[in-house]
Amino acid sequence: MPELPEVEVVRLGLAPAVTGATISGVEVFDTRALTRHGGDASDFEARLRGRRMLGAARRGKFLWMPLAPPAGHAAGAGADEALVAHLGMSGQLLLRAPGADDGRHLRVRVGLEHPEHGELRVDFVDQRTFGSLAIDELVPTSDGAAGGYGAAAPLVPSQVAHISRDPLDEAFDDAAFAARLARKHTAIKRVLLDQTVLSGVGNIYADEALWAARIHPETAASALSTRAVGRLLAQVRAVFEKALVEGGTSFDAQYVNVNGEAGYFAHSLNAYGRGGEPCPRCTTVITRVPFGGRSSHFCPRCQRKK
DNA sequence: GGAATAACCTGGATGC
DNA sequence: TGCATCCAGGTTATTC
Repeated sequence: MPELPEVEVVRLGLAPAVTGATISGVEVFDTRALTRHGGDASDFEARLRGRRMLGAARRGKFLWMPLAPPAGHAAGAGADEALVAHLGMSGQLLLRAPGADDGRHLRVRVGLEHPEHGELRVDFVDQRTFGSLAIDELVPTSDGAAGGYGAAAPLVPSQVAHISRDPLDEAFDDAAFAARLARKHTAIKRVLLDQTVLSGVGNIYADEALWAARIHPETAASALSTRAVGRLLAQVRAVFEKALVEGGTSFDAQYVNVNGEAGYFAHSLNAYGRGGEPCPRCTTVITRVPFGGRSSHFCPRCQRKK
């Protein structure tokens, strides 16, 4: 499932291929992939064709490619729009050669002409159709810092503006995060999944970070000490960084990088998906409990509820 | 305004 | 073998 590390792996793969590339063609095969786009498929195709991509940026699980203004606009003007992508649960952005097989679940195809790499294809493939692409205007960031990872300008797509920065972002404010936690009386896991508080964390990394920080997922956020909040943030960052090194977490081929390769972090999971197995730290059986229509995995001994 | 829940969606796994 | 049901989960709209 694409969470921050998986999206960052995709961004790192896309950046060299899309930066400086001109969009030569767009084909929408399934309009459900445009649920976040303000117009219809023909609008999407017409507004993209001929535009030049200026890079690849990310905040949390959102990815965007800033677009140079269309021909006819003032030369040298900066990007004011971006192609925004969210992978949802099963979305993939795949770099393919022009004649490559489409495979299954191809929703949108974007043809590129790159000055160095020549003709390329970016395919948006999505089995469960929770992911989407959209063209969105760029708006100034509220704190004046760069929009996100890989973004040079203090701009962010309007539909991403309400998302908090992620903990790997240099502009992430630890003190502000702790202050927000102190005002939240709901379960800490629910807060970790709230992208307006902290972005990039999904069910897998929430369970892993809480296990590493020895915090019970149902502990009220406001009940955490300053020390515990610091420990949790450190573990979120550590888990993200380790997953990045290992190429992300792949389950049943739902996540692959731009070249279609799976990540290896699933082998390093300590709690998520290990219900009924011994805790790697104390050998107590990992518990799996329903959590808001999903599952939480934790060690009842290492992560005691206070 | 904060918190909780339902809905969206597809395909693999499981049970009968 | 075939069918029905369950499960996975990110985001958003709705409800309380």
